[in-house]
Amino acid sequence: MRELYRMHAEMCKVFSNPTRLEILHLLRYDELSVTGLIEKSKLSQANISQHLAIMKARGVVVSRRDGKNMYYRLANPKIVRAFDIIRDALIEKMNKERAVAKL
Amino acid sequence: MRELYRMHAEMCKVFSNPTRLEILHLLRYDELSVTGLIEKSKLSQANISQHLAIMKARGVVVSRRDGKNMYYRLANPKIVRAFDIIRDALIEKMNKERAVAKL
DNA sequence: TTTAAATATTAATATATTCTAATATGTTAA
DNA sequence: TTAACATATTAGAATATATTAATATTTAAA
Repeated sequence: MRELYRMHAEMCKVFSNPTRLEILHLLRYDELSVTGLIEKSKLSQANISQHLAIMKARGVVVSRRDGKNMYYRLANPKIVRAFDIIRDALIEKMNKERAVAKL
Repeated sequence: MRELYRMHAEMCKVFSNPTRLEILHLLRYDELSVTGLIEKSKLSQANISQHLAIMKARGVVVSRRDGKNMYYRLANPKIVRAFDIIRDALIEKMNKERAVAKL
């Protein structure tokens, strides 16, 4: 049981970094090559590669090679749903805080 | 935009620690006092208090005092949904890995 | 078969997180 | 108003993470 929480936490660590969230968002609808990610994000090549390696090791993305390029995509569409739910909760929280601030 | 990813990541950090996941799971159906959490988890009082403080600061749990006790509960039911989706993705991944191992 | 392009890895530094132990604060009852 | 119970906070050591710069690897084309 505690082992499951450990693994669950390991998986969630992937989502606990803004750079990785940005990459995941870019992969939301379709696969992209590393070059594509560099272009769309303006992050450094090394940094993107490192984050992709982390996400691949955790099984959150998968890759395929096509010639010189490596294409990455989400391993499981549920990732998008979790992403959206947490973002919704965040936005609800901000709206609530804004409403309180107005009192 | 990048600010939103930063806040989203901050919120996800809450879920990236096994102790906090355990606490969240205990709060899944109902509020609990710190003492209740200590009894059900066997974690140290200081550690639970610290994690509760982190989760409260991030708006993931809310608290109310009743006499000497502080009761904590989830701030938003969506948290449970996100928790479950990620756990499902994790279990699917493990099943897939097990299937591959059997080949 | 060398070169260039695409991607991955390594090393090093800076920063963040976690836990434990000790101590402080707040609340009620004697 | 003091004792005791419940919870919170602080400090410090150990570990983990993120970023940048430099270098290595892989692939395809010249």
